[in-house]
Amino acid sequence: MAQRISQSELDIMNVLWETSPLAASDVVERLDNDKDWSSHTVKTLLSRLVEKGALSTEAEGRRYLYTPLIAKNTYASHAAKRLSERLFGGRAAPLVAHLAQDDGLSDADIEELEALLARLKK
Amino acid sequence: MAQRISQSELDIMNVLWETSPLAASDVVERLDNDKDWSSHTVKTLLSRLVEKGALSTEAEGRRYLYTPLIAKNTYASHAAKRLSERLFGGRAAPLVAHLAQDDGLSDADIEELEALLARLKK
DNA sequence: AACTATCGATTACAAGTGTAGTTGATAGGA
DNA sequence: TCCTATCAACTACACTTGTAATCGATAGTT
Repeated sequence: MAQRISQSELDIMNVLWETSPLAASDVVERLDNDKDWSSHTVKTLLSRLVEKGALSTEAEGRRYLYTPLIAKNTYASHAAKRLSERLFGGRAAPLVAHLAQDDGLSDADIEELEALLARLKK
Repeated sequence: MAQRISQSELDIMNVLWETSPLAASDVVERLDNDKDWSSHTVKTLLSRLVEKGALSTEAEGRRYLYTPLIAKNTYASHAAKRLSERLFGGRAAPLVAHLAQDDGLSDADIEELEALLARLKK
């Protein structure tokens, strides 16, 4: 499934999961709000992600357009599973409990989850 | 809250979260099943955790006994929150959904979570 | 008293990560 | 046609992480 994606790299992936394909400069722009990276930094991260097989490139003129090769859902599932494995031997329930308690689920969230659980029970 | 705890360091923390205080050699023993680390490695990790403020030491003769300074629950909450922030802007529901779907909750888990959700709804 | 096993402390070193700068090519504007 | 802005490629460098080895002190054994 390709190698590990680091914290900073994940910020890049998030931009591309939202919109893609994008050129490096577009990614820089969309990050600008919160992150204060130089364009060099962003390009380095993009290259590393390509090396890792997390992004594909497509030439457009003399620049590249980047597209995620792994879906956000896939990544999220792996990450969630890894965390639950490392902390609770793979059992999801305790982690869910933590999330539910600490992150203040909205009523809508709660109902959505209840529906999900009902479906799983079958 | 002290600095980041790395993957390998977390393995050490898990041992001490289960039983503590323990001397370095005890930790090595309890890890032996799965991990194949030299005692040097374990000691390095213990030292780093002490530096990071994640463990406290108490001298017993000429060795140290190690005790976690952060509770597993605290760590789990932070880690879960960080993950949901990085992936879903802090919303817990999507991550819970991933966990619930992929990790195959048992019927008992599901009922426990339903009870938790019912409590949260109030 | 001498020897050995063990402890913590110190040092090692390659790979990964965060954060860039420099270089050489080139497209587009003056 | 020449200059400048911009692109990808390459290089940099300190810090963290994984995985140890060595060193000096000492408790326990002979």
